Amino acid sequence: MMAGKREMEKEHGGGLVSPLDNLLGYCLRRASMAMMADLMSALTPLGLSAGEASFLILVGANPGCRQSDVGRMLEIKRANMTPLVARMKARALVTDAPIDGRSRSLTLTQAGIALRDKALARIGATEKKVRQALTIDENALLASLRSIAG
Amino acid sequence: MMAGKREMEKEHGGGLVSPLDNLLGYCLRRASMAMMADLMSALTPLGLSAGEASFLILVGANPGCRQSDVGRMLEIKRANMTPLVARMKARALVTDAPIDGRSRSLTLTQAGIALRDKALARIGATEKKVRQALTIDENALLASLRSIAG
DNA sequence: TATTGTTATACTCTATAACTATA
DNA sequence: TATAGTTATAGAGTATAACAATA
Repeated sequence: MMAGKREMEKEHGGGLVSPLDNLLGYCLRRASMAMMADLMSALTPLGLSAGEASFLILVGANPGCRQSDVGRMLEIKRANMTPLVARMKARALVTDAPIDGRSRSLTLTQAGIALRDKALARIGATEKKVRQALTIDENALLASLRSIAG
Repeated sequence: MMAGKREMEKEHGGGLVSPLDNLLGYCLRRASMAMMADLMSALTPLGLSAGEASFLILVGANPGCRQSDVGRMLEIKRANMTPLVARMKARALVTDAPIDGRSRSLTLTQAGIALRDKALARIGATEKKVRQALTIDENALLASLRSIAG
């Protein structure tokens, strides 16, 4: 009487008890993975991974930024930034220039800006669907997630 | 006047503008990664990865469950379940038995139950710290995350 | 002496395909 | 014909170490 029977529910295993559903870390990971899968579907037609899209968005908002700062912000190690930047340069989405003898600055090209805008539109559409299903305030959720991220 | 200056803030890059901080997918991923890193620190002393811990928790709550159901619930592919189960068996944390000619049932041993309990205690301690920093209701957050996970 | 960028390499997690056996 | 489990392998993402050049 008090709890509905939940007929026709999606089965993800033989009716197993799920203590994991009460664990914040587990639910965070599952939500993140589901969201990333949706984003990947949205971005694949543009030839972008989620990491590449975030790179374009960050560099696009900060023309002339340092490669090392981008890596720090995205938590991408220097050794992994090199091939990422190389891919973006090979597609003429970004240009780089020396700042001093060891640092390089990054700036989106016109093509990079155009592709970033397409990516942002697709990401926005993906997020819109999720937001509509939310039962709590989106900004409160974002604030909580940022506080967890530290 | 209205917004504090946020002096002494943590620098994660040369003062770059961060449009990513308003994207749900990005914040979800960052929060998930931070939480997983904390969990890993808590579980490594037990010789467990996050995936192994969730395996022990799920099997522990469902003695005699099918290996295939565990895989479906944890979204681990069959091909990847085999070595996981083998590791847990090699440590005598789980036993398996044939259900029929093709399915196998999984049950925690006493050692498996003991280790799961240690893992749950450490996970609980990790989550407690995060919950105390939350500005929204934890159950509301869990519900939102589950709805995003689908 | 610390930082930037690069190269090469290794490790983990996940994904795919092929195969056997069984329901 | 679909499912369960196994095996082998491939891929993406990330991590480490060593190096040269520069601040």
